Order: sequence, then structure tokens, then C-alpha cells
Amino acid sequence: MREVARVAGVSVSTVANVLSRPGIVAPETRLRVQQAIDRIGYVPNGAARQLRGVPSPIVGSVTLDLANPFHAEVNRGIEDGLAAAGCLVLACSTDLRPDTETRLLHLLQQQNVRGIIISPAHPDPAQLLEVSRRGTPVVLLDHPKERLDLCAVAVDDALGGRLAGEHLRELGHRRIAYLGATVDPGPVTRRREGLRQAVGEFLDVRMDVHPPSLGEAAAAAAGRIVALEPTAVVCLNDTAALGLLDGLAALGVRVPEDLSIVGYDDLPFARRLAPALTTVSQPKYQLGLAAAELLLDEGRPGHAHREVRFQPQLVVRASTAALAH
Amino acid sequence: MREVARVAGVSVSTVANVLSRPGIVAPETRLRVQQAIDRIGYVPNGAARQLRGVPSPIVGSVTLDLANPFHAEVNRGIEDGLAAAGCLVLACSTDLRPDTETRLLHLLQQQNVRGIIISPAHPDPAQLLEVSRRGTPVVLLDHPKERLDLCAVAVDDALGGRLAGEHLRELGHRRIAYLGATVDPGPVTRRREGLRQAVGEFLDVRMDVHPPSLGEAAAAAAGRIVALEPTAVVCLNDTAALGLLDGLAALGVRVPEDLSIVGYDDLPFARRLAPALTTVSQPKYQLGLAAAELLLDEGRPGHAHREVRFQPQLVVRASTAALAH
DNA sequence: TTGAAAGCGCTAACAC
DNA sequence: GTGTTAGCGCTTTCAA
Repeated sequence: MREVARVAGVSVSTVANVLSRPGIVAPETRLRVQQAIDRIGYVPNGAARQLRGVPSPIVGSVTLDLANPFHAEVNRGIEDGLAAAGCLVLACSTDLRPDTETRLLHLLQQQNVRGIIISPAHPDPAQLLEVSRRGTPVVLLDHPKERLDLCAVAVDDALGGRLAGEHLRELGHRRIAYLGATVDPGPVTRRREGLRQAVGEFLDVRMDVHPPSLGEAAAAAAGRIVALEPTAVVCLNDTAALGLLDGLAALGVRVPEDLSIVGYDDLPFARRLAPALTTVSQPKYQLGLAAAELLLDEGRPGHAHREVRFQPQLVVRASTAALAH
Repeated sequence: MREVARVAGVSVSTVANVLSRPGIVAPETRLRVQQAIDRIGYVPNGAARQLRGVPSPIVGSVTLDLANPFHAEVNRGIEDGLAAAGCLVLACSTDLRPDTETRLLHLLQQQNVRGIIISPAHPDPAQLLEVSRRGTPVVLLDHPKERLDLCAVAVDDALGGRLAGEHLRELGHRRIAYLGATVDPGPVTRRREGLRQAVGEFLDVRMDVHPPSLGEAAAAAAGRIVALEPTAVVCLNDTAALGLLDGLAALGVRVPEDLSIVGYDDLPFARRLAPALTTVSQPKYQLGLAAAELLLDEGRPGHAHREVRFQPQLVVRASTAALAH
């Protein structure tokens, strides 16, 4: 900046004025400074600006797994929602590990991010309230606001589970399994409860998803599921359903003749699987967009914390069928 | 920090020492300072640190579209590769728009990021060389190094196209279409050329992918493709192949009996489509991991720019078949 | 309309 | 082993 000032024959503060309040500088001077900036290829130093109190354009996004297509699309919504305000997304994955989440929250605070959008891995929100209290706005994603003093974007997960359960009941199913993981994120736990309340006999199946992928774990769980003799299985998401279809095919179990399958998320491939997957759809891009808007609103004068709530929708396809007698 | 010093009864520089060079501080003093830090809940200010020359832990990742499962997984590889060094990923999508890319590069430089990993949208790398020359390391992703003075992670795209073409030739196909977009990223263009060189009659089909999704555009292109009377179609990626299968089903065209289809990327769903998709697999997570490693190496003493090259692999499934006579 | 100067929070050289 | 001190690049009064 000093160099720009020298070349333009003005003082640093005039250069600063051209950058921050161009209206206050004489047109002729402004032009000279602009030319100097272009000639030198001057790029302002964000760190120095921040130190002077200008808010950072960076927003932290803490998700469970960026490689998961659901989260990837949510993040794209966040990115686009923030882009209008010139903000950038610092994207992090926790793999559902509370300690990783704690570490990331620390790092983000240190970076003075404008705010944090988080799908919590830790069941206790105390940590998040503390971050918020310290001055970094926090928006919950895929988590209900309840009485928390934070903004939240939520999907009615229990309803999603119930929709799947009621659909299966109507088809005559009574023994229904839920394929989840040994440790599930909040939304999956809430779906399970919604399903449990909607069905007769509920069979809880848990996968250990450590080393292999979710799909492989689901394929490997096929035998255990079949042994329980359910007539239908609801999976924690479409990827698990995909793997389960694989595993069932290997066992010679026909879907939906022998077993009905329901997925969750309605990823683009769901409609083209063999058989086309019945699933529960939830908005993805819109979730991210809403979270971005809530976060941007945090800075504004009359801001009050609020919740934006989305409804899931059952999409019936060919992987579920009426129970044969 | 001053507050911590006051509480611990030491000077700010002692606090600084505890944070940056703990070994130099007397254990007793160190403990007192640590306790003060915990009690106050002090969080260091990254901006101030940066201003003093400590490198930023943030790395920019500029991709074409974070919501694309291929890029999402690449980014996850980047994230994990950088995590070991305590770095965070600022993830951006360009949607293949050169002006967006330019804007993002500017923003990233302003943030003094440690480096930038980029899948270029702009065909001319001049801009990237300039960024690198100015002191922000740049690693090319999904782009060959060639004579550029940058590190690069590349996949042999032409080979990928050739593999698809040779597979189809062996099955007796001669009229082969390539389904791409009106404006394709570099890798897709290179695959097209590889395919063109491997087949007899090459039919170039371009989709306009602006408002709807790639899958929908591909479904809509089914009619145009059929009119060209190819016996096989290679798609720019699996998502397009998925859409095309949809469109063909609506037209009553059977795959592979009437038309063979080849995808690209081998996304998890490819093996479970109806029919299971023949596709060209390329490493995704590994690409990101390699890029992260190259970037981290940029800071080290004897660093020399180099290219890490991956080979694509043909995965034959049920969507391609020998040409009936 | 422009310039001089103070200071944001921190690090590191140096003196004690 | 600990404290004093001088900036890092910028914004923002305030004075000229």
C-alpha cells in the first residue's frame, strides 16, 4: 500500500480512502491511485484489515462428511447463498467425531470467521452456545432449534421416519427393520424414532461403519437383516439402500417380492436403480441456502434467532410392494 | 493476550512464548499461563499472527462444482491430506465460469491463503502463473503440468477416452457418439479426443446445460442422439449416463440391446443401475490427497514442481454389448 | 481534499 | 527465563 502511495504520489491514507470510501477522494486523485494499483498489481491484505475490525468474509461450514452427496449439495447451497454477500466457505468434515468437531470449532474461532454453520456431531450443544456467546454466530443445520439461543435450519426427521412407516403399514407390512449405524447423527436417530412409532414390530439393525464405506457395510449387513425375517427394511439413507440391494442380490433375495426397501434423501440415482428406490426426499440445496441466509442475517440490526423448518416427502417407486399372503 | 498476561502475572511475550515456543518457558510459569488461558477462554487471533508472518492454515480449493460427487470426493481427499498439517480448506465452485474463477483467485490471494488447488475453468493458465509468481503456491488439479512452472495432479484423460473407444470397437461398434456439453472442462475435452482417435465414425453431441441439471439435459438429449443412429454412446460422466438411460427408457430404446452406453467416473451407483453401467473409473479421493501433498511440499526447502499422474481404468458391466448383426 | 499518527493483537530480536 | 520494544499492513480519527 505504501508502494502504491509512492507511485501515485499520495499518502497511504489516501490510498486507503480510495479503497474503502472512494466517494471521499477527488476523481483525479482516485484515478491516479487506481492506475498505480493496477500497475503494481496491489492486493489488499485481508489479515491487516481484519485486525482493524473489518469482518472476515469467511464462514465455516462444519458437516459430517463432505464426500456424502447429501452434504455436498447442502454445502453448495451454503456457498451460493453466501456468494451474494461476497463470503467464502471454509468446509470441514467431522466424520461424526466430537473431538474433531471441538478442534475445528477452535480453529474456526481463531480464524475470526464471520460465522459457523454446523451439523453437530456432538450431542450436547453447550459448546456451540459458548462459541456463539463469544461472538461467533452459529447456525444449526439439520438440528432443531428447540429452546436454544441460536438460529437453526431443520427438517422434520421424525415425520420422515413416520412417512416411511405408514407407507409400509398401508402395504400390509408389520415386521419392519431399520438399518442404521452403531452411532448415528441426530437426524437419523430422529427418523428411527418416527419409524418406530409408526410400525408394529420394529427391528433395530446397526452397522459398524468404520473401515469400509457405508455402502459396503450395508451390503455386508444383508445376511443379518434377512435372518431377522422382516418384510421391509428402511435404510438410513440411499447409499445404504444401494449397498443393501447389492447384498440382497448376492443372497438371491428379490426386491420387492421378498423384501421391500425404503431409502432416504432421494439422491439422483434413486429413481434409476434396479428396482427404482422408494425413498424419503428432503431438500438439500435449499437447506444450505436457508442456513446461509440465517447466518448473514445474524449481523443485521434487529436480528432475532429463529428456525426454518422443512418437510420431508415420501417418494414411492418400485422397491416397495404390498405384502404377499 | 494482555488479559492472560495480567491474570498469570507475566508479560505478553511470556504468554506468546508459551504459545509458540513452550520449551523455552519455565514449567511453573508455563502452567500458570496455561491455567490463565483456560480460565479466560483465550483464543489466539489468527489475523494478528498472519500479520506477523505466520503462514495461514487456510488452503483454497477451486473446483468446478462442489455438488458434483466426483469433485466432492476429490475435495474430501484434499481436506484429509491437509488435516495432517493442521490446514483447512476454503472450498469454492466456479461452475466453469472464467470470470468467477478470476474473482475467487483474487479473494483467495487477499486472504493470504497458504496455497491454491485448482481445477481450472479458464483455458489459459497465465493467470495462475501470475498468482504463483506473486507468492501463493498453485497446484493444478485434473490438468496436465506440461511445461508449466507449477505442480500438477493429472489423470490420463485421453487414455480414458481411448479405453472406452477400444472397448466398443472390440464389441463391433463403429458409429459412436460422445455426449458432452456445449462448453466442457479440459478433462472432458481430452477424453473426447482420445475417443475420437480410437473409433471409426465419431458423432459429437453437445448439451446446453444451463438451467436444468446435467442429468435432465442428458435425458432431453436422448432423442437427438437416437436420430444420429449411433450403436454406442460414451457420456462425459456417470450422471449424464444416468440421465441418458432415463431418456432412452422413455423412448423405448433398450440398453444394451439397441444401444450401448459408457459412463465416466464410476460413481458408487454405477454398478447398481439398470443395466449396470460400463464406465471408466478414475481415482477421486487419491487425486485430492496427492494435490494436498504437493501443496504442502511447496513450502519445503528443496521443492521442485512436479506432476503426479493417475491412470483411468475401464470397468466393463452390462450397459455395453456386442453389436448384433 | 489530503496527510499524519495511533493502534488493532501478535511475534521475535534483544536486553536484562 | 522473562520483559521491553519495534513493527507486520491497514483503517480511521483529526488536523492542516
